Amino acid sequence: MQRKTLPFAEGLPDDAPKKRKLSMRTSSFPLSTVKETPADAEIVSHKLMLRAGMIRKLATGLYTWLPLGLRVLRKVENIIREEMDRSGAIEVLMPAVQPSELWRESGRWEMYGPELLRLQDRHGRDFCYGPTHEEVITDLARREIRSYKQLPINFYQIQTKFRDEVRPRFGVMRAREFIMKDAYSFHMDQDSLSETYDVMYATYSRIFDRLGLDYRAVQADTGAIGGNASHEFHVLADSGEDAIAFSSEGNYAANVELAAVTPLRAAHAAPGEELREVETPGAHSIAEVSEFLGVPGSRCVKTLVVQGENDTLVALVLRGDHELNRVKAEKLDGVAAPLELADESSVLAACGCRPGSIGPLGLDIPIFVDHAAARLADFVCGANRDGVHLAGANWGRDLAAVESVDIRNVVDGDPGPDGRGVLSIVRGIEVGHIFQLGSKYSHSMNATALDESGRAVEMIMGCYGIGVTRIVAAAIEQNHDDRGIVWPIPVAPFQVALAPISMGRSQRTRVAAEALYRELLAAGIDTLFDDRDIRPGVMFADLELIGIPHRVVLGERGLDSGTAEYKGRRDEKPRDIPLDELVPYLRSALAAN
RNA sequence: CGGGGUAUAGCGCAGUCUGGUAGCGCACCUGCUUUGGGAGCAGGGGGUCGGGGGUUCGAAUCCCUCUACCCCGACCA
Repeated sequence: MQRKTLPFAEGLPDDAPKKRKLSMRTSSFPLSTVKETPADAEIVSHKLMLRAGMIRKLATGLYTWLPLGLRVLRKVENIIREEMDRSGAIEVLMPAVQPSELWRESGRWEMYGPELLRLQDRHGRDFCYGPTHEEVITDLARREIRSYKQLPINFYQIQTKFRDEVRPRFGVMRAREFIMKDAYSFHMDQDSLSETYDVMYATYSRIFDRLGLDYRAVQADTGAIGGNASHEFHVLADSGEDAIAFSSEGNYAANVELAAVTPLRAAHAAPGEELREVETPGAHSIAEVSEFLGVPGSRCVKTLVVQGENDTLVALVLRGDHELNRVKAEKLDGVAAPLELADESSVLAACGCRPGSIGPLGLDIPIFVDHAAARLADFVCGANRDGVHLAGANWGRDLAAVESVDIRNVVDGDPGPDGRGVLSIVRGIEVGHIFQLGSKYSHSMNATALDESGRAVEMIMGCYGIGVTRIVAAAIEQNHDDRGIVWPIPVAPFQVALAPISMGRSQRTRVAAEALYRELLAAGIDTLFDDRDIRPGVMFADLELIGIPHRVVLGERGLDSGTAEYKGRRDEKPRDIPLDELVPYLRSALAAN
């Protein structure tokens, strides 16, 4: 058996021990690729990350990053770190494990729920594994910052978080343990916060530009963390879990959770039909009712009964083809948050029928009607008797006319804000989120600084997150083909793959490949030298699967004419490049990005 | 937490209905041949069939129980 040794310090000049060694030989760098797709992977990025040997699952929502995956992760981190530093933010590193006292102070020990992983130490004291770090950073700030002269300041860290997700899935896309870049800024006043918020908006845009991703910034709900202004950054991909609404006019873009429906001004049409009862045995959903009666869903009305405050019930009325928007519904007076559908028995008690036949006519509970449902004439709705619906129903004539509200999700073709343009809906992966927190945490945790008159004032905060590990998956969702990953150059694990043909047989090829590898090392080009003695087909398939952007093939064939063969990962065909022009050629290809 | 499903070699699977002492492909190891798009032949290693209990002369297979994982549904970077 051939004895192997570790390639100690190969490619590193002795006088530059601090420079990170980047290039590698496959004989010492485990590729761990697999041909068959693991059975439990659903989306492309998860499948490819497993097949390419970037990650391995340890348990639900927990992944080991293999050497290849880690290289990508580090490149993403470095770009984020460079741009955060450039923005004036200051890096810190806070503990992953946090004492419960701080969370009790902010009130979130009770509020956060089961997503917070709680631990006890040997003395029985409560801790959690941090899902986020507002409490810790606010505690740090109230200890370290005393004067307005120290403000504004923006602290950030790149660190492992844990959220005990209800349903982790899609590999690293929604894992329980993940790496996040989180930043928290502190200010004396709102103007200063707004200024930093704008800087972070610009910084995030630079980061996602540099990562080579197709993304959009969208207006977002402020959610559980609370606060004022908020934008999410989404990588556009059909597999995304979020829906984003865009206007064809202007720059409007918002998460569908938040996107407001612009009500039409026109009044509803005059009644044309008589109100009548129709038997609808077995038809419960709008799809079933509309099919059974031959009436489109857009001429039906659905009535959802949800929990109100203090054990009451509230009815929400929507057009049949529309979806309820949770965020909007929870903001209605009398509706309980979090939104919860009423169970069957309480519906039966309140409406006299089971879900599936509820209608607004004659209901004895508070009713909210969506704008679109309120505009219908001669519509179909439940009759509040099992198996019976009403047709030809009209507001004003059959039911009291109501003030309508916005409680539905916007859909493709809805008017844009201010009635200008038309909305379209695309899918996105949320990779970044910026918030203006205001004084939520500085108030509950009493974080103050002295102003110019020596008075203690609560600091105002902003917070800014990026899902670092998620970006790796999102980049793959957006950049792949049927052969594997197609990395954007800035995050590719290696820039260039050097693939000699049958080096084990051809001494000439071996000598040329070793020489070229040294040349690439010297040129500082991040190269994977595939020195395994394997068949070319296997080698090419591996290199394409792991997505190296540039490939250089050396073989007897080309050496006869003094050329190497170059092929970009997206190119149809290879081209021959004279050996002595290769490094400059690669340099310009890398610069062109 | 509710509903559905799976657990057999490192990976992907068959075998379970109808009990008879475990197999296929890939990967791995050895040898020979091959060598510009996932090679061929020959040989080889590797599994307490998720755990526990039961039925039986005999259990991967039947019964009970536990556990883990996957998929579908309820404000997440």
